[in-house]
Amino acid sequence: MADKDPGWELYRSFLAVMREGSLSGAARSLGMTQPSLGRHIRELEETLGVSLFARSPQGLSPTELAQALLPHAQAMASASAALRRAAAIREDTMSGVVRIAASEVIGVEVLPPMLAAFRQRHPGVVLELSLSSRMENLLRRDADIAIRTGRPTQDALVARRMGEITLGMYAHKRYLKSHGLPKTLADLATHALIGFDHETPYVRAMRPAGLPYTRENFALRTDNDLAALASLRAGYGIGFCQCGIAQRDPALVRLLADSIELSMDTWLVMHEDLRRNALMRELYDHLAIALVDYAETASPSEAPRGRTRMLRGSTKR
Amino acid sequence: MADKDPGWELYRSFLAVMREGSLSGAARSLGMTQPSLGRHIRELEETLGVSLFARSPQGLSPTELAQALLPHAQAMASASAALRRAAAIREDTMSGVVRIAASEVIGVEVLPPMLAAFRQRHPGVVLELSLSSRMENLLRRDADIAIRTGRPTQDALVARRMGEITLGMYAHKRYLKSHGLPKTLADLATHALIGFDHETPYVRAMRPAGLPYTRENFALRTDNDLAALASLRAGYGIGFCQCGIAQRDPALVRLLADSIELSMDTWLVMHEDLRRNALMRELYDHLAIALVDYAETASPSEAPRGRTRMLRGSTKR
DNA sequence: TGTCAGCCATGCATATTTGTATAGCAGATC
DNA sequence: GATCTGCTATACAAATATGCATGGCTGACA
Repeated sequence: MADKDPGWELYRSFLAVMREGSLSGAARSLGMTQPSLGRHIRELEETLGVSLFARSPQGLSPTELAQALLPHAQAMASASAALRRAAAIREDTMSGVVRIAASEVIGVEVLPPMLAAFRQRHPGVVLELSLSSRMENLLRRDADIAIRTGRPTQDALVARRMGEITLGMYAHKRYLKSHGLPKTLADLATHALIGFDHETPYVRAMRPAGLPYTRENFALRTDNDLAALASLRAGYGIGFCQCGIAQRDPALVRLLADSIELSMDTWLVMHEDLRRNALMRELYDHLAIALVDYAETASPSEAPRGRTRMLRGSTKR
Repeated sequence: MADKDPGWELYRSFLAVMREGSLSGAARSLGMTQPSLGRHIRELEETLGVSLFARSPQGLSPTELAQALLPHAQAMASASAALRRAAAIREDTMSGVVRIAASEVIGVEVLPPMLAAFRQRHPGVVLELSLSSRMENLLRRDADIAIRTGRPTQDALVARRMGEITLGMYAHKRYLKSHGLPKTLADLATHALIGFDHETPYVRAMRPAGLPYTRENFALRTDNDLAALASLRAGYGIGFCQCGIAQRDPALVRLLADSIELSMDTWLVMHEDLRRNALMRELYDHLAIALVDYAETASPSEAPRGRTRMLRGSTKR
């Protein structure tokens, strides 16, 4: 019933306990001791007037309410981390830490050379890569700069369009040699397709209609895009791949280019209040140039004319 | 250079000093003492390795960097407040605190009866109204439920469309009696127009083109929508008003209804993770019903047919 | 110019928080 | 079933942060 603001430290302790699952673990993680953490949690429960954990000799198990409070505590942690990054940036020497969010494929296959070039120019900079299949929460400040697919509509964001990154169906020469070349869409059903495991909203938006490209037809199911790409390269079967990536490997063959093509509307995004920051701006511009270039490489300019596009993936909704 | 995480309490102290402008003021505001605050700030500066304030006998004046860090600290505060609200909600007794963000006009003219009805049904609930002309930051959790204009495109939000709230030009009978009735668009230029002071992006998007409705023509300039509305009611001159509000006052006369009409695409929004919350859901549904009803009232159904719409205000960009 | 009201900085006694050490409890292992 | 390992809870001493009192500074005002 006490209406006082709980010390913000308590939130950090709460977060650690949620993460580690026990007071002892949280204490280790924070460099504190278990009794301190225990007192923190108890104090937090008392000031909020709620029960957050069920104590047991196996650790603390969070209540339903604690689960509901978790995202808020995480938001605080994100903001705290963002503040520290912002404080660490030295514009005069162009050094500091910048956190970039992108998809795993982009982060692994596309970004590294761009980042290397930037780092070459600015040796004082430290980059953090936050790769995840689902969109990173730029609004929550989990990252400073993000590569998103789909036009961002949030205010307070500065966004620039990188162009359309196109996806096509590919297979390794080796696979095609032993399994033959699919000539029609219907042929695909008899091939070893590589595809998703769970049908996320993202997949649903991107998936071309009218194709035999459904979960039941897959010969390899995974939600890990990198594993899918690696399997494609290993000759496991047929799957989607960003054209810009596939083109770098002469052993990968584009299939049914006339009838199958997806494209992702790709944007580079950062917070408006980072715009005045010289280091940020430089990195932003650098990435913008490089990514636009990449998107153009991956565009269907070199492909045969008159192709029908099956679906323009616009990510969401 | 110390790479340790500053205690989160320090951020709170930082925020208070930024807000109050002095250690002493911050100490008063937090119920602490000035030396403590002083130590906090010093420790924060040391762990971050930066200078945040210039000390002076008149108080502390923030450095440029401190200004840059401010939004992050505010984000932490917002998240902290949201966490406390979430913790305060008791679903069994349907009590708790819910924070609603809306425009000033909606908050003053439209919401109160809706909120009163809800409160009647759930006496345990406490509502917070956060009214501002610019959009409240729902993403930063400054509010739990928001009424926004323009389709929200952020993921992790549950949004429902309330319809189009239409705006028309109105004047008080008294004004028209002494100044006459404008019959054409051009007539407006000779009248006492009530309009904005600064041309914000919002205004820019909403402003009908081809009208003599520009800053130079205004006889009363204000960015305060409520003051504009009050002046309209007081018979100062001609201005825009939500039709749903104007209709309640028989002394307000719609002008040039055939040729002037704006509409705001209005949405009710809340966070996805509040969806499971019974109290939240109930309030959300209650507001949805009431607002849809209001938007319909304010819609041009009762107006003459064949009117041309000048602009469909879509808020941003 | 003297006085007052605001502010920050510092020294010191006190309160609070932390860590250490220990006890107790549940489950896995031999 | 004895033992070992993980966990939490409690008592007490050490470390730390806090408040109080004070001094020094600047600007406003009579």
